[in-house]
Amino acid sequence: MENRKEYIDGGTASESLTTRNRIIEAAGHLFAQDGFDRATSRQICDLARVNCAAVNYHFGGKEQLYLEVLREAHRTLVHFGALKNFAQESDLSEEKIEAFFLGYLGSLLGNSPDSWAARVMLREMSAPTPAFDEFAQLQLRPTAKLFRSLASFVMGLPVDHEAVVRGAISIVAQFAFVFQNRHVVEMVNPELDLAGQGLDRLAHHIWRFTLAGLKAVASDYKKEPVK
Amino acid sequence: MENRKEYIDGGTASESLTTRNRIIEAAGHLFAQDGFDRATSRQICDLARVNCAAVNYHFGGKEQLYLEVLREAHRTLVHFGALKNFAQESDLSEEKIEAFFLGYLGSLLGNSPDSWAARVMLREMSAPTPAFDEFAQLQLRPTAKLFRSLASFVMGLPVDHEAVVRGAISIVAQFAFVFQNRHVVEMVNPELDLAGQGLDRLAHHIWRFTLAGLKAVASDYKKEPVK
Amino acid sequence: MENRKEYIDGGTASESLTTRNRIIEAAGHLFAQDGFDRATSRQICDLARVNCAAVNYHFGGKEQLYLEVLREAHRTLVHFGALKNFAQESDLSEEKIEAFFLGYLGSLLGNSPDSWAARVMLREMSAPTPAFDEFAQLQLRPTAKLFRSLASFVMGLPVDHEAVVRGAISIVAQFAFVFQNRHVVEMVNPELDLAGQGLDRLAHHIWRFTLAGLKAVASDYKKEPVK
Amino acid sequence: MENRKEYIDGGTASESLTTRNRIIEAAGHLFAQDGFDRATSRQICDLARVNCAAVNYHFGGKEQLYLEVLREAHRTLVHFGALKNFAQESDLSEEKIEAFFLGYLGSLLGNSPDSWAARVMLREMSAPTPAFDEFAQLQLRPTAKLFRSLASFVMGLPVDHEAVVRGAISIVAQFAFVFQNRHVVEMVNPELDLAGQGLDRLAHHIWRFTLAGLKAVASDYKKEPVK
DNA sequence: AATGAATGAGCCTTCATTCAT
DNA sequence: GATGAATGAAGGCTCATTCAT
Repeated sequence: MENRKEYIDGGTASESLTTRNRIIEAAGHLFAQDGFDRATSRQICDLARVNCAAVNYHFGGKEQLYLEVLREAHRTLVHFGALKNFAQESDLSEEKIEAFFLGYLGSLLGNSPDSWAARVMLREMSAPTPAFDEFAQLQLRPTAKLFRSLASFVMGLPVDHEAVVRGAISIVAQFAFVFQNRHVVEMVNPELDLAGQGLDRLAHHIWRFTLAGLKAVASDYKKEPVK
Repeated sequence: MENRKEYIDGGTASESLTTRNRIIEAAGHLFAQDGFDRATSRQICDLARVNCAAVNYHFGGKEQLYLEVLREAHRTLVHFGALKNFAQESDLSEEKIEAFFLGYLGSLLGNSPDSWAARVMLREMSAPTPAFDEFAQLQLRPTAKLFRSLASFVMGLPVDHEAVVRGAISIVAQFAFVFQNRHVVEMVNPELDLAGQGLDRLAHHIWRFTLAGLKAVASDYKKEPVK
Repeated sequence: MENRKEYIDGGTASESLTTRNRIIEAAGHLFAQDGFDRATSRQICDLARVNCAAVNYHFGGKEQLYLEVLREAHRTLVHFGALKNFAQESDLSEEKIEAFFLGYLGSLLGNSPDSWAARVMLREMSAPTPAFDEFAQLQLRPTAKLFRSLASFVMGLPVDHEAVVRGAISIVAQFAFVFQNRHVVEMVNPELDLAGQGLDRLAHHIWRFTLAGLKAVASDYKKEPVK
Repeated sequence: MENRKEYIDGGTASESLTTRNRIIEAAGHLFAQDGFDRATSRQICDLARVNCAAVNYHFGGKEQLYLEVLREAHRTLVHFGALKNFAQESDLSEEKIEAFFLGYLGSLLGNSPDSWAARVMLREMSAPTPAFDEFAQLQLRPTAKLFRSLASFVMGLPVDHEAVVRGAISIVAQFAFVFQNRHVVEMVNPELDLAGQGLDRLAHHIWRFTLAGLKAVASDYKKEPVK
């Protein structure tokens, strides 16, 4: 319609990535905001300034588009999250863990203007659509592995130890909870100030709480390795 | 609308329920399974063996039925959960807390055949529908209050202390995480055996982890009461 | 519900005419206002403060209720209209005709607070429902007969003369038009002031216009009785 | 929405019409026959041999379709009625008026197979739907204006004279009455033969009646111009 | 005589998808 | 490669009516 050509990213060129990407961007925004069911194909296409048949032409259907959005969200979160930098660290320390907690919490709660990636993920995790299985392979296992190795380091136990598995859950839980239920958390605890300085304090709290907790649990297994 | 005759059917059960109640039961089941959008009025009425106009007759529409389901879920959770019994305890102890944790986790993950109450709640919390606000007043605040007083007891700090607020979040987070993401947790950590004996072990872990964590955090504030 | 017993009209007593009549009254009001299709049974019963099954109990259905309303409207219009008084006159004169025109127009356009009778009639005439045929026998023929005899008097021709038939139509037309299209007439000709003194002037106009018209037509048939 | 391609199908007719037009045609037919409420979307689409979603696609809903039907009816009536030709006449005469009356009555009562335009209009006039206001601006005022100028010519009084306003009403009334209540008129006066030669005779009658009536009224105002 | 509960038919609309271009 | 037109399936809801009391 208008003369709007965006930059052909990289050098792949020639295929009209533009339309395809515009659709993904619009879909991500709306899926994050309204969920898979409530976001309609037409809304998405209107927002993307594309004909409403395009979603079928390019993706083969609404469901496949959703899957593509999930993949894109995964890429965004992995490439730009604190997770990646930390995963490449070779030698851990309690200080580094504290820094990571701060960065991680920030990336989860940070107010990036259009970070639909995170919001789409959270919807998928607690209310799985049929696309869930593929997504799980992609996103969840790597994250779980990282937190297990973190717990393993603090506890001084092997990564596949049952106590480490539970420890990892206790860690993830604290981040996931505020991430998934941010709306509720802020409503019930307005003094927390997650949007401002409260974020740092909460990260520090989680760090202190977690380290002490992990060590206490670990000590039980070292005295008398029950299982 | 609220005060209808309603025979308490001693043990005959399952068929002699009021139409109204049969609808709520069916709706709870399907809303929990498929979400508000995917669960159709007709499915609900078919399952309840009721004419499809009944939902409008008794509730005035799908949305109001949903709200009633939410209220019913609240009642179920409050009346029969471990929460209530615990809230009435007057003198706490670490042993009682452990027992409570076990009971609470059990009530959240317990495999009661049709415990749609919990599943409906979780959907509402992470993907709020317009009915959210009323629900928040009803369900969330009392729960939050209980966990705060628990943290306050362990930490030896006043309930409105900022550290206690964060401590309560760390506790709730661990329960909420496995509750909200049970599907994911079991998929990534199959060795956990949440359906069997792993449940007790996880409750014990959370208890040990939490107590140590809370005390560690509290000690910082007692040495040098930063705030 | 409350203790509302209305006067048992006349002396028939004992049968609960009250309920039945309340329904007819409410139905008349709503049928006049919204038409047969848009006025719902429940609206009617709500307005009559009666259970919604009563309309079927007393009348056997919405359609039969409508017919009853039509009959009631007929009775009202015949008994209390200027029509009746005039029909009983034995000797006509131009002055009496003018008086009748004034009275008739007044009864059609008069702002009686709840004169749903007339409004129901007009709806039926220009948009007949299946109940039309019975209504026609009841209401239309007597009215037509009266206007024919009036035209016959002015024209000096027999009542079944073809010219008289057409003359009667020209008379009725002028009353029916402002009656049926009052809304439109007032919108297009606001200077007419039908609600106030304009009514008398219009009646006088119709009288003058009609008499001259009838006489002119009649003269043609007297000079050369074409048919 | 308005400027669509639209082959003027020379004489092929009836099948090669646009979907949009087929819908309007079918809707006009059914709205005329059954009214807005009784005519269902599905009936319309079945008659138009179109999918039942098309009415929403093309018009946005049943109500907007109705409005479009009203507009189309207006166009039909204005373009092809005797009204238009007459309105363009510059010099009037009694003979021309008689010819016009004949043509006008014919266009109102003429038995063109699918002249739903007129029937839709009459329904709207005596039982206005919410679409009435727009319709009034479009259709009514021009017609009223024409009849006023006609009355003005015969009476020899200015168009905005109060007597002329009433005179115009008397004229319109006679056409509108037989038009709006054709069913009733034919039932009560079967000898009229509106479908055959009676039509010409009625037109002649109206002409004779009207001219005499107008002149008589006018003479009153010329002798003593009361107002 | 009269009612509250429940029903079944049908209506308007929405939505993802497909087809011809 | 991309689109406007059109479709079919289904969804929520309304309404007159019936049934048991």
